[in-house]
Amino acid sequence: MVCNEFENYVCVDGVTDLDLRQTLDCGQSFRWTENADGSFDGIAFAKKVRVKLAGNKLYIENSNKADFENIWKSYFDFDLDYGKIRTEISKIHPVLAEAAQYAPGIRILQQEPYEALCTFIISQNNNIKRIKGIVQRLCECFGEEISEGNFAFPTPQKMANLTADDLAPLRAGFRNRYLIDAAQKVNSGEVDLEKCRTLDYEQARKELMKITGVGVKVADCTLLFGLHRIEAFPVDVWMKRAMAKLFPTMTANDFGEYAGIAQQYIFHYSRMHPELFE
DNA sequence: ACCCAGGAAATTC
DNA sequence: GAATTTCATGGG
Repeated sequence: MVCNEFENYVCVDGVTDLDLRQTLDCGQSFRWTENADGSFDGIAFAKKVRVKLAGNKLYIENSNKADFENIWKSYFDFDLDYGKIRTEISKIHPVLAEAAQYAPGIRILQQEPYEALCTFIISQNNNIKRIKGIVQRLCECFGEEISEGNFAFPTPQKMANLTADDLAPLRAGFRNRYLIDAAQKVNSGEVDLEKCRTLDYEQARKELMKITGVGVKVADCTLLFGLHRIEAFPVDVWMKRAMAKLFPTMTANDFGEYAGIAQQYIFHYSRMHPELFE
């Protein structure tokens, strides 16, 4: 993989196993929007970029080589060989092999841990379209304006000083107090997100579940999409249906060390084939 | 009006 | 303790 820097963008050559829509619009991140030409605009780590894929070249506009090395290389999880992993996990079950084949361009993003925590608190009993709206308003109201009309995800320090009523403009309903509790516990250090990268998995779960509004599923999503614990296997309503219908004899433990990647293949495959569950 | 949405807390049995 | 209800909000 080679990254060449130009005036206001970089070109990353040698990119494989990446489809922007499959990766950025598959319900793991809520801050990317697709443009008419297939490029995506998004903000992560307080940087606004436009990404565009052409063959094996990924163009990142409004960026530079340093940001690629420090942010985007890991954000897109380029250190993992997804082709190899797909081959490996396809041996587990023929239906998983089909799901993986269906969207081989899915990658697990390495998002900001606190953002992943908050967005999946917001996700509970909610739909992806409305989640995006709430997240957008959260950033506009309380995030730093990094450029004209573009806002970073708010910090826990900032949110820890708010009340649930301050979040009323988000229209997040009962989730407001959960967000405040998350901000306060992360800000005070009572919950240590970084420690969850290396803790025993069950302990990491428990650490996150100290937060009111964080149960097993939100903890698993935070661990998978924010802390790169790719053994995580979040089970939401879609995954419950998929497991019952497609993998009736299996449990999360049967999907191995890359269970999180398998989960994303299955989640996406199920959402694209709702007729399977009628 | 009714049901559901990348669930979890609160209540009831 | 396990099963059920409630929690805001918006779209179909």
